[in-house]
Amino acid sequence: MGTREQIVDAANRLFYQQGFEATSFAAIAEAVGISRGNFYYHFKTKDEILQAVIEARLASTRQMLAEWAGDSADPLVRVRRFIEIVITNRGDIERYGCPVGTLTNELAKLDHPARAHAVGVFELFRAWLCEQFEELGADTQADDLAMHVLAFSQGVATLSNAFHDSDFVSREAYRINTWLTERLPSHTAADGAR
Amino acid sequence: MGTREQIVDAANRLFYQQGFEATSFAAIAEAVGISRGNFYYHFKTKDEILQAVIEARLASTRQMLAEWAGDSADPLVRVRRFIEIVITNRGDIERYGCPVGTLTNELAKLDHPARAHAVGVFELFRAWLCEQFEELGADTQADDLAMHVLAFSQGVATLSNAFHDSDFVSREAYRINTWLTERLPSHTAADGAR
DNA sequence: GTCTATATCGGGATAGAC
DNA sequence: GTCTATCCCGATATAGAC
Repeated sequence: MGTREQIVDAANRLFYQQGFEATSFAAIAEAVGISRGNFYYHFKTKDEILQAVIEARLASTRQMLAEWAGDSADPLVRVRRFIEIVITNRGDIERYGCPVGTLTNELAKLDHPARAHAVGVFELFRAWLCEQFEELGADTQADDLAMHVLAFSQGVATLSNAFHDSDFVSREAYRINTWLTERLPSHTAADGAR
Repeated sequence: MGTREQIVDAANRLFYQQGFEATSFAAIAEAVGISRGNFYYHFKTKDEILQAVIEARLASTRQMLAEWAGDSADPLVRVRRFIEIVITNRGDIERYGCPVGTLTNELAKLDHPARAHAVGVFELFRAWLCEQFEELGADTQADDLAMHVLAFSQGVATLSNAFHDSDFVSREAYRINTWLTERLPSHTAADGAR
């Protein structure tokens, strides 16, 4: 892996764990194992590296969503796959929150020009979920349902981060899986919440 | 209003709008109209003023919840009063997010000792909502329902902040009000979602 | 209680040698 | 491409006059 990629990788992680503003160039350089001076050969400003981090997140999200689409032919299973994230990543979420929601909010408070770019990750999830609901036959309200599932993930992430309560996460995941089943009665009970 | 109170008031607002770390002493001093030097007569460190801000938020939250409790004898109406916040404060939420969720997450990322103190505001809402659900007869799962309503508020706040979509907020508020009615069928349809 | 002046530190950013 | 050395600025924090 080239130095530039290592920098983006370390910055990605540190921006998530410490926040964008709280992460210094020195911390990133140290994490990669290069000098601060070398840093500036790859990135001129802090905004440049933020942009690179956001692009990396957009790319990895696109890839993940494409993989999920390939994992199952059933859109309902795919939506459940999304819901699963809050369980799979509960450790990181308890410590740092959702990487998407926390970054977009920080950039909103900073009135940072890259805010809209960061919201793009949300837009990928939203559009992907919307497609799943459209395939499930919820044509007019597909986007509404997509936003509801997204809201679930953000509510769970914020409270899980505040209260450090894994059981709460499980209960909410179970609840929305049930909601999903009731909402789409065209599917059999075998697809129900687990 | 004394100088100290003015400082806490300005810091409270700026911490919300810009974030804790991004807010400098100079900005607070300027907002109040005093010099930076005078500032240190009232607060020795930034952590001291953070503590004062959190205490102010705890106090104002307690007062607000007490007022809500006095507004109606029906616990269901009181819960709906909580849900209304996301509508009433939608302008600020779109710009800055939820003051409670965004601060607790920022302090989590900073690994700041005051994090637990800030979570106290969430605990006030949680306990208050829990009481309402207990009065509604949901004894064993009252806290679960309280957390679900809290999660609603955080999910809506984060996405409203990202997408700047007021209609989404209204739809989600309507949705959880409906959920509330269906969840507690002991009440008449006249209490239903509006 | 409030001010000006100043110390000290860490951050982003640059210059230039290797 | 990577390094050391350095500049500049803004931030926290202190000292001391009024």
